[in-house]
Amino acid sequence: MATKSAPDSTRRSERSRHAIYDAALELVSEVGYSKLTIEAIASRAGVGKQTIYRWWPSKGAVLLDAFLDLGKQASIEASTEAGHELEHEIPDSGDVEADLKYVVRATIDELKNPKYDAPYRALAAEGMLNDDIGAEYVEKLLEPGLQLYVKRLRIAQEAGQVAPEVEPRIALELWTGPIAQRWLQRTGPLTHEYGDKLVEYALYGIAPR
Amino acid sequence: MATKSAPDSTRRSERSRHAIYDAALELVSEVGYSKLTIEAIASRAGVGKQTIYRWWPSKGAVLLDAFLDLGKQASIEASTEAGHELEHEIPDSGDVEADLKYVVRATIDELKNPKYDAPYRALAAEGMLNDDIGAEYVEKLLEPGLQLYVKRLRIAQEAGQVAPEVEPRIALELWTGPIAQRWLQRTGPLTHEYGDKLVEYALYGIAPR
Amino acid sequence: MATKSAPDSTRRSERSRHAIYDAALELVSEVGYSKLTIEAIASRAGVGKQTIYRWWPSKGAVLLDAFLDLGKQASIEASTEAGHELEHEIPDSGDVEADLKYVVRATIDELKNPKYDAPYRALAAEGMLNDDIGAEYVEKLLEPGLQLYVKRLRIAQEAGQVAPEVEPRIALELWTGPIAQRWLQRTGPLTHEYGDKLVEYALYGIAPR
Amino acid sequence: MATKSAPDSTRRSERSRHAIYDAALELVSEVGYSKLTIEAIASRAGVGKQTIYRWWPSKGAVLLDAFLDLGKQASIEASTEAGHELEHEIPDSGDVEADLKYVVRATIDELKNPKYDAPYRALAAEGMLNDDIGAEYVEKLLEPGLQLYVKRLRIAQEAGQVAPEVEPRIALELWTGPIAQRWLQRTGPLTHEYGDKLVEYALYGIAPR
DNA sequence: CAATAACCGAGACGGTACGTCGTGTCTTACT
DNA sequence: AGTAAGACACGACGTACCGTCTCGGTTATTG
Repeated sequence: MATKSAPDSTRRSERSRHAIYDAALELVSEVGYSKLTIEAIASRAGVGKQTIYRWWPSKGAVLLDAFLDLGKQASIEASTEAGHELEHEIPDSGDVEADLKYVVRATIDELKNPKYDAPYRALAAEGMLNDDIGAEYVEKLLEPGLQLYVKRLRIAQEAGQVAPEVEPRIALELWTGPIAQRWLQRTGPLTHEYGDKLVEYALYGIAPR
Repeated sequence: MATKSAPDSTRRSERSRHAIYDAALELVSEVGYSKLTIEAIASRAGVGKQTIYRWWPSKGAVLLDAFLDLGKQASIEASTEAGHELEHEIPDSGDVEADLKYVVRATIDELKNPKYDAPYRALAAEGMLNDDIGAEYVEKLLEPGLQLYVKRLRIAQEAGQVAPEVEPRIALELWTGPIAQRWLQRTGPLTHEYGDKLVEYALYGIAPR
Repeated sequence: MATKSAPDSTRRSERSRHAIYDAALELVSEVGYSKLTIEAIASRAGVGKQTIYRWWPSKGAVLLDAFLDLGKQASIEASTEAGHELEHEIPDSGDVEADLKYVVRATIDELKNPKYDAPYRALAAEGMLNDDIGAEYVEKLLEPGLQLYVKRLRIAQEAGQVAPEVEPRIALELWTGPIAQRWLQRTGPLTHEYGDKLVEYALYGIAPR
Repeated sequence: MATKSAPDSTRRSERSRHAIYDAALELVSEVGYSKLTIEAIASRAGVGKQTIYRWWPSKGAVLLDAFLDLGKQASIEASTEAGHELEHEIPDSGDVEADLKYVVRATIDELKNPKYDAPYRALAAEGMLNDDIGAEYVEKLLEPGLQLYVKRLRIAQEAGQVAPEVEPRIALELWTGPIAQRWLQRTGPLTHEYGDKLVEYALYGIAPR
């Protein structure tokens, strides 16, 4: 006995869906996440409130989907245009240090892109208080990026550039953790030099060799 | 031209202040930060709403002060009771690795203490979206703890256990960043073993020696 | 440029409207007009505050409509039940004095009816301080009743029972004014005998004949 | 056992008292009675709130005293300056009609004086809802004026200009009632001509002679 | 090829909380 | 002891959104 029949997604309006994504992303940048409201999204998107409530349980879920869609959009553009490897593969030049520094610098640039900053930060914050959002945030947004490091570190281990007993999934946090903290909590400047140093310290340790 | 004259803090009711702190901390644990309301705090504290609005601009600011007060309370108890003054000094046994692991384990335990978890996590999340809260959060809560590591690392450098060219304020993030990320974003289990590994990787690097 | 588009009155809830009227009339009798609050009306009516603010600008306006509705209700009952339609016609027995006395006595009785007294008095008082309420009060409640006297006095003039040069709209105030004052300002007892005397004085003057 | 000892009026500050009167009268004209607040009076008068609460139970009581004081002031000026009879005596020229018309016209002028209108109207309205204010309003403000008519009508009765069986206290309401109603409820224009007609109708009746 | 069901825009509804204002009481420091 | 000042507990204000609920008006199958 289905008390609340699920909506029929085949009849869903793609037009409305994208208008909602656009409105959500615009508004979160304009007014901030805490002043973002479902009513404002609906109004800006020219959509009834019910159309939002029918498909998403909360403003966080809307924003998460909007941001995921944004990423999909970007990666379509990237793959048709040019060097599509970013986000899909970490380069393998044979020099781990150089490759890691390259990706870390690219990540830092992206985090500072004002187009992504507001919604991404909002999702990170929301994810800390709301387990549902948090789990999806980690699974869909964070972990895929981290797994690229795992892959690259495994290659480095095979090449003898990283010690075999090291656990890649932990090792990568030596730089992703600090970057995330500086970005989210603003505990210090987030620069390329900072990224480089993290990679160096992580690779060679802070104890004298 | 002062349009809104500041209240006279000499006539402030300490009774009300502490009732507000208690109520805020209780409620954030009970219902969560996003369902925490000024009205509920006022009601639980047996206080008028205006008394809250007179002294704080937002629920985040109340909670921050409440948590700060909680810390002050705890450190008074600690210093009068025993002499181990955690939070005030990192032990110096001569063995950096052991000392760091000790403090990291203690930090992990504290983060998992349900008494601190809810408010602390809420403040971290709020601080990401609200610059005022964020700045005070970092300055009053985060940075003092991090500076203890700076101090200890400087001693280690003098003792030749940490390379002289390493910048302590960055080095400490090799473990505090990952811990913060695992705690806040739940990207993985936060255990003593994990902490130990971070310290080891950070000290000796992940590249083979 | 309509900044605040008017609500769509076709979708208005009649259920809520009448619950609000009932609550307002009950409460004004129970606690008095100055302690009457929109919140209490909403709560008693089982209605959101916004539903009141959507349709009325103030508690006075609510009460005015409630009272107007009460009158409409009463006159529907009256016209379906008996045929004496008080409020719609002053009897014409051929004897002005008797007819006026009859209506004046009925008016006095009605003013003392506890069901009407509290709201009616409140509206009169509010109307004195608030021009919007005052104008509608006079137009919808007061003037229609007074016009019945105008009509009856014109008939009396044609019958030669009232001097032709007399202005009926002023003449009627000779008794309605005093009654209103005794009722509202409690300057003296409001009895049938008092009403009779007013009619007599007004008709024949206080100078000796 | 006196739980709330009455304040010692011998030590009362006359300075404050008059500042409060002035503030109350100014404010009621500026913002209207319903937006008149004790706090605003205290602030404008440069007085502590407690000083008002110590001596008066409500804003209505303050305004009533303020208005009574205003009248006392005016009558002192009048008596020292010029024809001090207004308010203290109705002229007796031997011609009742002329004398009544004179006083009625003066009353109408006074009611339209913007200095008196706002507070007087406010007191009338408040008096309808609040019995304490109402009783004092009638006793101190209204009735003394009406008694002057009683006095003058008695003289007229002795002179044979008013029928002996007429009750003066009721007769005077034939014109004071209508004037009060037109003034308070704005049911029509309040002019000298209107006042004259009321007096004529009252004296000679509206029935043909 | 109607009819009939789902989504859709719109927005009224019962609620909750907001942040502000005023109440009447109380306390403090001054005169 | 009265006073200016103003913090306090309290209650109501009028507003903003919440999430649910109709209400017509398009689609888009399906009997």
